[in-house]
Amino acid sequence: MSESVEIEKKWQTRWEKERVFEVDPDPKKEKFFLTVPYPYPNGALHIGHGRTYTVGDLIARYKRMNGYNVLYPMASHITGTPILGMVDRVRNGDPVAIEQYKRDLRVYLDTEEEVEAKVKEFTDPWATVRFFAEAISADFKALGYSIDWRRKFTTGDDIYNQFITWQYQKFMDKSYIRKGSHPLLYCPNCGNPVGEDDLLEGITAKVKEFTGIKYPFEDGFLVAATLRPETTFGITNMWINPTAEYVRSKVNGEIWIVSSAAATKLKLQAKEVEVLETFSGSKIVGKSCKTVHDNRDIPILPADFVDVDNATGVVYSVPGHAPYDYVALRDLWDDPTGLEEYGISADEVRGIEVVMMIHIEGGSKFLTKHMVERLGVDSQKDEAKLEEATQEVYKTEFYDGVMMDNCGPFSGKRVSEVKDDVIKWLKNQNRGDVFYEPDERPVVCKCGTDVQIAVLAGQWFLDYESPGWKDLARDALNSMGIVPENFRIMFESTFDWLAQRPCARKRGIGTPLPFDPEWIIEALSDSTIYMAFYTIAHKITHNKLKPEQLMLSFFDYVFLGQGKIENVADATGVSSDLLKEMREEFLYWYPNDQRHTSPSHISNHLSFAIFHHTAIFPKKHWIRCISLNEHLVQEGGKMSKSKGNVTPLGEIPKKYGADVYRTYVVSAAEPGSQIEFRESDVPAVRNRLNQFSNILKRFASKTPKVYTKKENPTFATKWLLSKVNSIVDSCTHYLDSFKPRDYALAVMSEMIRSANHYLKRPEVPKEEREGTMAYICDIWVRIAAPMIPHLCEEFWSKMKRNGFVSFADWPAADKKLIDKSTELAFHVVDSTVRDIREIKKLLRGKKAEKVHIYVAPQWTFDAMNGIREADLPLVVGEIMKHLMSNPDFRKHGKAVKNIVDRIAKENGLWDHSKSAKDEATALRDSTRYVESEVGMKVYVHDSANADYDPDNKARLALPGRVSLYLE
RNA sequence: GCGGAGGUUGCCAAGCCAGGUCAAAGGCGCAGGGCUCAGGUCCCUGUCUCGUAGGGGUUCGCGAGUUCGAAUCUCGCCCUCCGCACCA
Repeated sequence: MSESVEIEKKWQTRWEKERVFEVDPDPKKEKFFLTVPYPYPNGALHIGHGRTYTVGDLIARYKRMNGYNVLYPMASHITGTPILGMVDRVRNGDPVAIEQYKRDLRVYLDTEEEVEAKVKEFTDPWATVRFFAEAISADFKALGYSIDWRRKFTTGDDIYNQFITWQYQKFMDKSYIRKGSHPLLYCPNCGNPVGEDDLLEGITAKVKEFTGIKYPFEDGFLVAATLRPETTFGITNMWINPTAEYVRSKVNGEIWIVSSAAATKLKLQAKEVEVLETFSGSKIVGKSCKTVHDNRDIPILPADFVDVDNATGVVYSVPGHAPYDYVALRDLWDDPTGLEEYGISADEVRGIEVVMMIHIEGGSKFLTKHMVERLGVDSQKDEAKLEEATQEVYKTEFYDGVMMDNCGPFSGKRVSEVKDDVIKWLKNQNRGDVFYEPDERPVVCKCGTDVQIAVLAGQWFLDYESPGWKDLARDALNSMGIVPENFRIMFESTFDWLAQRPCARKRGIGTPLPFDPEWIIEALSDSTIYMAFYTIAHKITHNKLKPEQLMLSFFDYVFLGQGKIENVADATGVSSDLLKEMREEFLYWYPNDQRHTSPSHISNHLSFAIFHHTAIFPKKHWIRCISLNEHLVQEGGKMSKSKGNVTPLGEIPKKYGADVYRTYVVSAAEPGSQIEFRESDVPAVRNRLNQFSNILKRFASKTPKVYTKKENPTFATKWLLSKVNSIVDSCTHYLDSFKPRDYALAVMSEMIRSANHYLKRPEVPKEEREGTMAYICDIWVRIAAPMIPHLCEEFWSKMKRNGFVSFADWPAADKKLIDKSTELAFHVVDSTVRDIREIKKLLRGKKAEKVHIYVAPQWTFDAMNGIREADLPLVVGEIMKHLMSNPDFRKHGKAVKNIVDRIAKENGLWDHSKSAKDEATALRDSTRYVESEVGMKVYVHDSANADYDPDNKARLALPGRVSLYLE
C-alpha cells in the first residue's frame, strides 16, 4: 500500500513540477476542450463526487494520448445561499454545523488544535471558500486528475461578476430576461422565500395550483378552490364547516367569502385583502348561492370534513364524481338530524339530485358510488378509504372520461383535454382565479413557522419561451452528441416544458443583476457559459487586470470579435497585444468539445447551458457533445453529509489508492447506471492491479520481440499476439464510443486472463515468452494509462521510455498480427479442456488415463464454409440440397446429414477456425498444456484417418467441436 | 398527475437498440482443490437443474402476441427508482 502511495505522490509531484497539464494554444496540434462542472466548495467533497471527475480525467487522458492538445480546467462555484447559510450557523454557534465542518477539517488538518482554530475562521464565507477550494484542488491532484489549475477562479470573484454582468446584459439586449411574478415557498416569519436547506420539514414540497371558482353569493362570491374545475358542471350544493372561522373580505375590490386562514394566504399571494367581517361557518350554512354555468340556486350545507386550513375552506359538492361529496351527502340523507338548526329540511336535502357529468365508455354508470361501496366507506370520517376512492375515480375519469351533454361548451370533449379550457372559460366570465398551496403538509421553516406560498412581484426570470429561443436550442441539441444517446429524450422533454425561470434571488453570493442590483443572479443561472471564461481566466489573473477593465466592450471583443481592437484597448486600458492574445486563445479552445456530468443536471444546468450558448454565441461555438454518468453512492443507503456516513474524497488516495479508486469507478457499472461503492469489492480491484504490476515487473524490462511466421512461434504465442492486438482494437473502440466500463474490463480482466493463460503454457520457450511478454507490456502500459496513470508512469520510466506515458502515443492495433482463425482455434482448445473435465466428472469413480482427441476432416470445414458463403436460409432441405449438389460432399452421404441436423439443432452455423489443419495444429501445440490441465495423456488424431478409434468416436467430430474418447 | 429510467440466474452487473452462436460476460459471495505451520491475501476449478460421454430440462417481473426461433420485437398488467423549476 505504502509503495503505491509513494508512486502516486511521486508522479503527481512530477506532473505538477513540470507543468505538463498546463496547456497553451498550439496551432500544430488539434485541440480538445473538456469540462466537468466545477464543484461547490462549502465543505469537503465525498467519494461520490469522484466518479464524474474521474471519468472526465479518463477522457482527457485518452484524448491526450491520441495526440490532442487537451484542456481540462477547473474552478469553484460559490454562488447562492448554502455557504452563507453554513457561515451563519457557525456564527450562531450551531453545534451541528460546527461538528460537520470539524469532521471535514479533520480530513485535511493533523491536530485538533488546528481544526479548532480553522473552524473559528469559518464565520467568514471567503475563508470557508478559500480553504475548501484549496482542499478540493488538493484532492483532485491526489487522484491524478490532469487539470490545468492556472485557470481556476470562483464565481464570487470580481472578474467573474464582470463576465456574468456581460452575459446578462446580452440577455437583456435580446429581451430574453423579463420581470414578472411567480408563486414560491415562503416563510411569513422570515419574510423570505425558502429553499430546501431552509426547511425543517417537507423538503420535497412543491407549489400546487388550485383553481378558485367564484360562486355568486349575496353581494359577492363564495370562492371554492379545486383541482378539478371541470366538475363544476356537476355541482349540487356547497360545503361549509359550521364550526370554523370564515371571513367576508374585500379582495381586489370584490367581496369574497373564504376561510379566515385563506384570507391570510391570499394576502401573500399578491392580492389586496381587507377583512370586513369574521364569523362562524354556521352563519351561512342553510343559505344558498348560485352556480356558475346555469345560474341555479344551490344550498349551502354543513360538512365537518372541510378543512379550512386547506385552500379556501369553501368546497363545492359534486357527489356524482367526488367520493367525499357523495359520502357526505349520503350521511345527511341517512341522518338529517341537526339540519333544522340551520333551517334546512330533511326533504330539501333528500331532494338533491346527483348530477352526472362525466361518462366513462364501457365503465360504471356511477363510478363514485361504485368505488365507495366497493371499498366499504362507512362515513365521511373514513379518510383513508375516501382518499383511495378519490384517487381511483380521478384517474379513471381523467383518462377515460368524456364530458356529458350537460357541460355547455365542453360537452363531448375528453376530460383530459378540457381542464385548461375550463379555467380559461371561468376566467373570461370573471368566475375563475388561482390559489396556491404547497403540495404536501407540513412544510416548516427552520424558524419553526408553517411555510406558505407567496407570489412575489417583480421577480426577474429568463423566458425560455421567448420567440425563437427554443428553436435555436433544439437546433443546438440536434447537432450535438449526447452520450449515452438514450439521455437525448430527456433533453427534448425538458426543452418542451421549460418556460419562465426565475434567475435571481434577493440574497446569496453572486453577481447583482446589472439593471436591478437588488437582485443576485442565482446559482444555476450564472454557470451556463462559463466554459468560455476558462479560456482567458489565467490571462486576466496573471496580467492582474482590474475588474473595471473588464467592461462590456472587453468581452464583446474577446468572445464575439466585436468592436475595433484599438477602441477596446483605449476604453479598457488592456493592451492590444493582450486583447489579441486572449481573442486568439478563446478562438483556439472554443467550443467546448465535451461536457461531462451527471444526468441530474439535464433538466436544469445542461439545458440552460445549451440555451444560453445559443443566445450568446454563434453556432460554431455551441457545445459539441455532452456525456453523462450516473451517481456513485456509498453502500448502506443514501449518503448524507449530516449523517457522516461518507468517505471524504480526500481520504481515498490514502485509504484505497488513487489508481484503485479510478479503476473501481470506471469499471463498476456503465455510465448510465448508478454505482454503489462497496468496500468488499475493493480487494478484487486491487488484486487486478497487483497482477498487472506483477506481470509488468517480470517482463517489462525484457527486450520486446514480435515473433512472426518466419520464426515459427508456438500456437500460444501467435494466439496471444492476435488476442492482445484485438484487445487494443476493442479498447480504442470502447473509449471512442464512451464505454469506459467495457474498456476497463478489457484492459484489466481480459488482458490479465490472457497473459495468465499464456504464462501457463509449458510449450512456449523461455526466450519466446519473454520477448512476447515484453512486447505486450509495452502496449499494455499505454492502454492502461488513462485509467491508472500513476502505475503506468512508473513502469513507463522503468522501461526506460522517453517522457511521460501520459503523453505517449495510444497504440494502434497491428492488424497483421490479428488472426481470427487462431483465436477461434484457441477456443477449441479451451472448450476441449472443458469437455474433458465434464466427461471426467461423469465417469464418476472410473479413472481415465488417456484422452484421444479427433479433429473433424477437412471436407466438413469446407462444407461449413460453403454454407456460410452461400448465405442460405436456415431450412434443412435447402442446406441439404446445397451440399448434396456437390459431389465432394455427396460421397460422405450420412455424415453430411449429421452436419445438417446439427446446424438445424443449433439454429445456425457456429464459429470455428478456417481449416482442420489450424484446429489440429492448435491442439497438437497445446498437448502439454491440455495434459497438465486435465491430468491425462493426450493424443490428437485426424478423424479422416484415425489409427486408433475403439469406440468409433471419430465420425462425430465437427469443425470447432472435436470428439473425444477417454480410456 | 406529467415526464423519464428500470425490473436478468444468491447479491452487484453486462446483454436488449441491430432476434438465433445465451444457461446468459465480469465482479462479489459460496464450494472444492492448490499454496501456506496456520489464518488472510493469492492461484485454479466449479456454482439453475437432471444426467455413469461432451446431452437433456426449466429460466431473464407477470400474461398474451409476432416469428421457424424472443432475455432481446409488439401489446396489456404488476412493481421500483429519478426529475417536475427558483434548489446547488
